[in-house]
Amino acid sequence: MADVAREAGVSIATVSRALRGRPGVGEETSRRIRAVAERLAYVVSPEASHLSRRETGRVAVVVPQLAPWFYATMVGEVVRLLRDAGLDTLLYEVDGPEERGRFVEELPARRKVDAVVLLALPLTPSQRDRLDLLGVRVVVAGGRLRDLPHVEVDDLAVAHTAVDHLVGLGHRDIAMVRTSDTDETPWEADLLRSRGWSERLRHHGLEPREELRVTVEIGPRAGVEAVQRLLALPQRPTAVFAYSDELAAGVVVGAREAGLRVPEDLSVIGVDGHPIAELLDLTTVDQHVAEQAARTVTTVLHLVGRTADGDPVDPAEQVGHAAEPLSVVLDHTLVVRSSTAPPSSAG
Amino acid sequence: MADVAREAGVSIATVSRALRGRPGVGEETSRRIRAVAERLAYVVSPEASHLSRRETGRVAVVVPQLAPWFYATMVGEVVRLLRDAGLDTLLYEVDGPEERGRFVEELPARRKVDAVVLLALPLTPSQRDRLDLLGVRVVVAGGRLRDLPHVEVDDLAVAHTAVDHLVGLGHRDIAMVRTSDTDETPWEADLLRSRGWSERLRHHGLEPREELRVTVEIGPRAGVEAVQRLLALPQRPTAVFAYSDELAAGVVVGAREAGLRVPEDLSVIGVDGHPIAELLDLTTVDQHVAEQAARTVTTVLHLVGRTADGDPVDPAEQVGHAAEPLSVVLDHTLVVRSSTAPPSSAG
DNA sequence: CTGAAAGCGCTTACAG
DNA sequence: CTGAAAGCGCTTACAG
Repeated sequence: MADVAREAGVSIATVSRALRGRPGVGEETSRRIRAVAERLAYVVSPEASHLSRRETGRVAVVVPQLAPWFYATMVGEVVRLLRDAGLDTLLYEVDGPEERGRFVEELPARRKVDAVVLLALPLTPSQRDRLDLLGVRVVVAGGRLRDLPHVEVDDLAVAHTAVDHLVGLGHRDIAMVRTSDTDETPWEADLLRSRGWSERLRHHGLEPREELRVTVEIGPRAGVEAVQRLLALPQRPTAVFAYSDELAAGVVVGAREAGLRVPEDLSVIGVDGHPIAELLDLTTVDQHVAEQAARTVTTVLHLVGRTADGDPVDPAEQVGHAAEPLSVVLDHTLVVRSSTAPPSSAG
Repeated sequence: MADVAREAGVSIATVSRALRGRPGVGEETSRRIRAVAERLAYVVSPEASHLSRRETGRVAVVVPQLAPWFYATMVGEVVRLLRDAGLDTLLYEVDGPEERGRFVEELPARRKVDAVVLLALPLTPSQRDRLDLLGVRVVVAGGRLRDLPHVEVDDLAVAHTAVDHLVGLGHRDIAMVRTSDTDETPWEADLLRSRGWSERLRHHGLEPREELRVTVEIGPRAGVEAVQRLLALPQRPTAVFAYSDELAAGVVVGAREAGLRVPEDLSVIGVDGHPIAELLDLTTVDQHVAEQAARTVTTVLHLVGRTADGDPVDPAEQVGHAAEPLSVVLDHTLVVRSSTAPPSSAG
């Protein structure tokens, strides 16, 4: 910056103002400064700028995993929208209970960001409390945590929608295939969808049979394994509600490997709106991931006082906004395709 | 830091040394300082530290998209390994030609990182040249760019492996299903696998028929569309080599929708080692993504002079290392499953 | 409209 | 082993 100032024949204070677009710099002076900066291919040092301004221009996004479709899609969207607002994204992947423990212990994001987004991150109660040490705004997406601002779908209602669809088709023996992390940390979405399954069956006067609720470890063949277990039961289900589309896909493949037809012999419904559901023509409950990402970013921008274009919000105005609810529960949509139909025995 | 210094009764210089573990601080003094820092829940400001040390402790990872399996898996691994080495990851998603143009124009990562990793990023020649303005080390993964250090598989050889497998089974009418970005930017992996297909067919004395090379736009049903086009041909192929496992999965689904059996009526082979290949029992060429990620991180650490544990490398030693080749071409592996078999007409 | 100066929170030769 | 001081590269009241 000193170089630019010298070349332009002004002080570094003026260069700083001109480059930041602050008022109080002559039209002509400003133009000259910009021209010099351009010619020298100069860009302001973010480190120094942040040190002075006491903000980082960064937000941390923390995910348990990145490869599963939900996370990859959410993160991709969030990163893009934050960038549009002029914010950089620091990504942390904390897989498994030990790494999560280490993360909240060390808090590597501390003092490095203006806000952090926790994406469907299972935390134990004691881990949740350490979050306060972050010293920055926290937004929870894909779940809720304490009283922190959150963006989510209502997983109980998601399960109700799926069960209603199957019951409406005439199914009475409806299984639930759920997944689980290996540890004991409560995985919110899974717990709620599972609870929604049993709740809603009872609501329809059906008793949820425990042997119809199978839990499998995540993996490419998880759904296949689940359906194998279900088909070994004396009283087989005629329909399956799977925690996710990936699991539902496995259930379909497993059913076909066992010689069953879908949907004639077994109806299958998943959750997500995953491309694999479109490929295999699976009925699903779409949870509108792109919109969840958009609302998450909106909340973040609100908390750090920026607009979607990256402009700072007028502090006076900001106070008014603060009254708005920061947490939001988004809608989901039933997408009926060819993997669900009335049970053949119901005709 | 001033607070800690006051509490511990020393200067901030000593606090800095103690906390960074630099030599020249008394055992006892150091212990006391650490205890105070702990009690005050103090952590060094990375901004200030970096400003002083002239390094950021960050690396940028740039991807065209995040949702596709290859990218999500690579990024997840890279982020984790960088974190183990004490480095943070700044993620940029630059989808489509305009965003890529904007990215190299604005270079948002400039002065924010110690190195940048370009992940299979298609760039035009003029865009490549602007990379020099980044002013930091660049590592290319999943492809190569100019003379920059790179980590990749040999996509020509990948195609050869796939074609050899099909020819070895007795196939002579072998189709290639490739994908494409919408713009004209050369997509290295696609071009090479496509070229490898025709090259290798000729090598086996077979003429690559252009109508057997179909290009589809990426999407969940891309493979389905491709196979529909192929089946409309007067002389149908007996085998398909698909650019990726996701595409191969679509081809299998499309073939079955058309009433064909896989592999009896159509053999299908993909590339990646994607979980969907395991789910559908597809033959594939595994490109060992986790290893590509590991080698990429190794290269980055080498360039920024760190060990995998995050320790700085002794500068003297580092010079010696610099002689090592920074670019590496990794092996791939043919994984034979049930989607490929001899053509039924070949019996 | 513009500049001199203090300050952001560290690190590291340089002296003791 | 420890401290005073300069410096990292900016930003922003405070004066003109």
